[in-house]
Amino acid sequence: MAGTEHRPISRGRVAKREAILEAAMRVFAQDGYPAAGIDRIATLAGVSKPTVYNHFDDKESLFRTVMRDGARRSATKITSAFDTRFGAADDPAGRPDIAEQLAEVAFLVLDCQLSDEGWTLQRLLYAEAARMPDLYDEVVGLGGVPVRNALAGWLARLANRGLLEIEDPEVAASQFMALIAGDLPAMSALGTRPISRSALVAAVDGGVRTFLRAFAPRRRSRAVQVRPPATSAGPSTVG
Amino acid sequence: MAGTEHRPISRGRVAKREAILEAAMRVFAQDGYPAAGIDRIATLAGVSKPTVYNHFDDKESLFRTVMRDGARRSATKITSAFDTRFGAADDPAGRPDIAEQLAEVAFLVLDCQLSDEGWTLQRLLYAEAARMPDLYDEVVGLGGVPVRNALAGWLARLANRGLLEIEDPEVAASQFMALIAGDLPAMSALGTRPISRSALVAAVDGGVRTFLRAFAPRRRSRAVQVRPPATSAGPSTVG
DNA sequence: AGAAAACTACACCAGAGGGTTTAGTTTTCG
DNA sequence: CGAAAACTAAACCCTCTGGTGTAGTTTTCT
Repeated sequence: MAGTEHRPISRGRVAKREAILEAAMRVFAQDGYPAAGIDRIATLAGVSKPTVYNHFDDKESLFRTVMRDGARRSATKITSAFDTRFGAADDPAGRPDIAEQLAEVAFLVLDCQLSDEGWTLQRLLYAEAARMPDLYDEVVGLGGVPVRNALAGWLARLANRGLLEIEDPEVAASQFMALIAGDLPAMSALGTRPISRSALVAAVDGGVRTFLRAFAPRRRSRAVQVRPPATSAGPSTVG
Repeated sequence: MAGTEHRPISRGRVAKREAILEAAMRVFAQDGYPAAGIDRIATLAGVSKPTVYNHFDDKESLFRTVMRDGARRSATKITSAFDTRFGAADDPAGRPDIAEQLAEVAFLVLDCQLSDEGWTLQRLLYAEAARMPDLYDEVVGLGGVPVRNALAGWLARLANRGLLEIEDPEVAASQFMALIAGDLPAMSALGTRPISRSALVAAVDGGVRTFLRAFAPRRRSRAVQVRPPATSAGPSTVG
């Protein structure tokens, strides 16, 4: 019925496929899955409608591919950035301040999660989760799980160095993400309106502060000051 | 253009209106706003299609009413339960254990937020937020804000009694809700599959524990043990 | 009782959207 | 070059759906 590649030989025209996928992402983002029209997708992609059906079995297959690709792209984007900055070779003890590192990680995660594509994926996933439960599982497995695992591993290393007091790194990772996200979804109206950089900084600051109050070693807790890393360019929803 | 009551005199037939709204909620929940059909809503409500249009201007007006009513109902349900249990007349210092109180509040909030109606509202809101930003604001103002305010007020009272160390009750309330919700949305696939009661208890337990580690007074922190209150009947997604 | 309002069943319209077909053109590759 | 594959434009089919009109029936209020 539906293999990932239903055309046995797909030579040459990869560019069209990419164009279709990108246009589909945009139209789905704007109109939602049910209201999105193949005609509009085809037009936006600069392609005729039958060509769309030449690349994808049907509308749902196209949608699933868009979601899968997006989740994969988001996850690799964030995990790779995470690895180059806080990879296993990195020694957390050599860093100046834990709060600063946590804040940097927070901005790393949020810059991806709060990007246009991240929001779009979340909204579409929410909208269709009830009708496509398997797609939900797939996207979470591709997008959410790897990120949390990377974060949990890093937190565990911090804990091993005695820089944090963490019992269950998985739980701590979830809670860290929950804390730094906080009210941002509500404030940005699920990504449909821009959020000020200062609000973002405040959210991260508050989340990191609370996280440290909970997980810092019990001795003296020094004051926490957070500032956004200059390296991370803000996504378009974060002006 | 569109008043809340476009029929100047609406006598008598309130039952039909209720039936339509309830049927609409169900059909919207199942099919999503764009794919839902007025015909199906009318049939499910035991009403003819023109009657639907006699009560509501158009499909979007019906949808907005459904969302507004749902948000209001959810909010009053939770705030009233909260007030009767932890109202301003209540003296938090007279209670046995703060962890237990926090857990009780957590179950109160989650039982509402994770109910079928709560999930439905969230999914529909997510799905249409991009197309109806004003509806988003309205629903958040009706549903989310009052709950957070009630929670923040209660936390502030706890802090005044010296039972918690909280700088900003609003932030603490947000973080509390974020912590106790945690992975539950992902685990229940946004409410589309049941969640075990033990998982719910574990989530609340972890959230409350971390919250207390962050906000309990700095002196000795006694061990935290959480158990669900027997009074709160689990919603259907929480078996 | 009687009038007004609400409701019902049913037919109807117009538009849109998924998906296919046809016939002809361009690209690719051996 | 020449054939296979991919692409295009356009028309087409079919179903669904939002929304309306008509004509007759029930409810409700005075």
